[in-house]
Amino acid sequence: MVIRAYGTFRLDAGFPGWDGSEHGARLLQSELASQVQLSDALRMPLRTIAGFSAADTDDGRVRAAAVLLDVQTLEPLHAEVCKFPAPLPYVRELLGFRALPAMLETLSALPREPDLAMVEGHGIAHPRRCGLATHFGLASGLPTIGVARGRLAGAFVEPGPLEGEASRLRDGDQQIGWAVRTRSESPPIFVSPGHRVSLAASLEYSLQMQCGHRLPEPVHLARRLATQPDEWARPRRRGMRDTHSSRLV
DNA sequence: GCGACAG
DNA sequence: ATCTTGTCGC
Repeated sequence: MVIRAYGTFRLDAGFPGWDGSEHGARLLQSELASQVQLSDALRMPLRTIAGFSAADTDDGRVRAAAVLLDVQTLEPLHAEVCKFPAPLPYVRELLGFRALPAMLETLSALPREPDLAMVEGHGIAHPRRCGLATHFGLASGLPTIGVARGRLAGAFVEPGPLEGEASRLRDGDQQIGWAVRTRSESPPIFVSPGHRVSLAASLEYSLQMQCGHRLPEPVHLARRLATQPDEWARPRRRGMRDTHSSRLV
């Protein structure tokens, strides 16, 4: 696959500049965070968006899923699932190192690059501003938004009770994302820029992709595919091309 | 006992 | 990530 940023990152070579240790991972995150772009680099009009999610497999690897959707209709156009060995056990704040390789495999397997990527996990709403979605954005070069179900960094006041209400997620005097009420009866989700997307746009696109679930539709579908690949195999949506990757599964 | 917990 | 009971609403 084409790696446009992240130095000379290659899947077969691992993370450049990482010695494999947890401490080294934290150092690299701080370095990567300085490369994040918080201005919008979206090609308008937006035609496609892809959701990405990762889960553990029973054999200790990581299973990632990607779902490509039409931005206008939110209909899924294509889906991919890949498995990849985990470079690290799960460590809080270091999820990017564990899940990124599998996720990049699903991206490279898509028939075309999406105009925007939405990753389940935090973007800059991370202690060192380098969550999974930021790793993904820097590695792929794609405009990327992070969407997470739980808070990792920052503080927020509870957003209003109605769908679409949001409040700032802030760390000290800096805003690092949003707490967003996507369903009136559910706790808020946490949205932040991954790379090449502004704070404002990250919120706007998350709300635009809402489809009745707590998570925006691209991430909702990717999560379902990553955590319950068997369920997905059963028919549920028309117009869906079943194109599971077999190369690495 | 209670809060916190990215995937 | 995953396991777990019961409940409510469409």
